Amino acid sequence: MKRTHNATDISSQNVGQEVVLNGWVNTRRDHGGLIFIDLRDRSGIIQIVFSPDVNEESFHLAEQVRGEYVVAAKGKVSLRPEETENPNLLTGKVEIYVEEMEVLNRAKTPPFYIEDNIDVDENLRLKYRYLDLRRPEMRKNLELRHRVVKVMRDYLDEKAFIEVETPILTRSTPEGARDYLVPSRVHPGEFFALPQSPQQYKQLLMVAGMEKYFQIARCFRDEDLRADRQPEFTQLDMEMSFVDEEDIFQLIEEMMLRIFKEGLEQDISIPFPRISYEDAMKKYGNDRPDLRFGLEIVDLTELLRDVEFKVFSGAIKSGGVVRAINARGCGSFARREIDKLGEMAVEYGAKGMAWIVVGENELKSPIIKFLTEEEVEQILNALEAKPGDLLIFGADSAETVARVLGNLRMELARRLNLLEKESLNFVWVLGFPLLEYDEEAKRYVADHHMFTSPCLEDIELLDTDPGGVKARAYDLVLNGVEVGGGSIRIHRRDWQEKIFGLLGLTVEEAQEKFGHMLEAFEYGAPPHGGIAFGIDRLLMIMSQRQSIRDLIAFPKTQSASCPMMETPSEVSMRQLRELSLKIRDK
RNA sequence: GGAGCUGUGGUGUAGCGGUUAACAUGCCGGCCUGUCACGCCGGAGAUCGAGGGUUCGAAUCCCUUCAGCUUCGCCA
Repeated sequence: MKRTHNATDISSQNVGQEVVLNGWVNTRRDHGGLIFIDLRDRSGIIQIVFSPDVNEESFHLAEQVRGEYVVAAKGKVSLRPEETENPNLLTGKVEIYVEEMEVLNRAKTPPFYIEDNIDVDENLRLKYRYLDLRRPEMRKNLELRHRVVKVMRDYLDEKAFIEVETPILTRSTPEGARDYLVPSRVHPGEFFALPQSPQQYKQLLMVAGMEKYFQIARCFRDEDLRADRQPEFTQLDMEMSFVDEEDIFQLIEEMMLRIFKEGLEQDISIPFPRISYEDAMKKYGNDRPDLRFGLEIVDLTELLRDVEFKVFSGAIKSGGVVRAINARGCGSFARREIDKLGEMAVEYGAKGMAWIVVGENELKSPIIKFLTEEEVEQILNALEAKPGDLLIFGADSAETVARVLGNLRMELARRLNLLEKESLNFVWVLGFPLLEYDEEAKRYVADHHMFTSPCLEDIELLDTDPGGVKARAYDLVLNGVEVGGGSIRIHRRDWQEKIFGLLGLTVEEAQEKFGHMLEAFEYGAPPHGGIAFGIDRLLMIMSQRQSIRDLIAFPKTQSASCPMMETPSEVSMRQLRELSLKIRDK
């Protein structure tokens, strides 16, 4: 019995028609003389009815059927009797009286309910992922993913982009994340690396004259996992020749508009606001600011430069800063809650956390006794403090204060319920530093990656103050999540060599590891730039999920394993021998 | 590598030094012709993640370990 309709294709339009449905038994309600089954297929649910008056044989078969049995059912579509319509079902006005049923396969009782909003150990869901994915919300996530990726392809196709696949077996490169390695059988002792991103290939495609490239690219990074980080994830990777930042912003904003319109039927407003890296760090303590709420960080360094209180003035004298957040309305926090915030501050690297509770007529604080009345007054003014507010201070290096207050700001937002899931707040972050000084390695490392072009006006600084050079890099941030990032690249050999030098690569090392890039730049490399989007993360926000695992059909657990396939796994001695590998004793 | 939370019938929880290990749901059997989380009656189902220790006695306290989740480091 082959299906003629999907469950939700059927409506009152089909009354009287004979149809065949294929699907799974969602639930069964046996009334003795009458049996109802909610039949589920990919489209949704419809009620089918078994009565001995209609067909004795299928009625008795329905008595045997259990949840998740796979069945085919043939019967006539009827309007439901009055008062028995179910407004919760798309097909709630109709039902099908089954004249013939076939059990296509039986099923064991599943280890968890096949329904939305279940509260089950995630390990179990992952072990039986094929059952987990039967749940409507998971199916919808994968459907959304399909739609969004299709919009991306359609949109970029319209814009004359060419989709090109690049190798999965590629070369290990220094810097960046830890590589996943694949041993070469043909070349004993040598390894491929799985790509962390198709960065070099896409630039070489620009040299090849593709002009506009994109790829739905799988990327691999062997680092510890998080709710929004998997060892393999998918990027929309793009690169264009003869463009500047504005071309890219415009292209992407229009694409996002389409993605949200066609993916969620939601209108977003473009262009997106922009913020400098510097402002983001100062006001939000973070290079991916969540602008869905205020609680901005206020700099008090100048104000407090000469105060007696050593925690403040001392931090400033040794080159640091003092900044504060006015947690509006948090003056009612119990001492314990404030102390908890202080503990968090310490976890994030602070030495402590000063605070002031602003009351109606008085201030409560362990620190005001170290400040003059006038200084306190100035602080309150700077923070626009009102009775009922809680003021939180950070005094340390600019970097530490930003990290501490940035994280406390997020924590306060969670406590005050300011993180509205439905609201969408895009922002471009611009003006990242090109290089960062790595204290441990005693050298500069690329903040974005080593092919990022410096801002032209900073070129001179490369020789005198490399740390002060800005990059032509940009991130797209959505609700505090970095969903995309890219840059205008270097396309000249001499500049690229200069950056390699600053990163501590010798001429020989640069030649050995990136000779192909340097050489390619000598054959008429066009100016180019691009961007890449974390598709999993974008979808996570679109579907209002807490983890990208819910948007990936078969994700890994936090320990980078798969309970269903039981990966990774050991391999045979023979395989190891072929690869010239030996497992070292632990 | 560090920190936190969790682990008890299939599932979700309760129990926190002496219980016949409780409840809900699911499962199995019976009854039921308008349910849609159907209802009613009955039943089965747990060596309390694993190992060790303390104790007359451990699901409960301690140590170790495993797994999951969150997070710091890490993630150009």
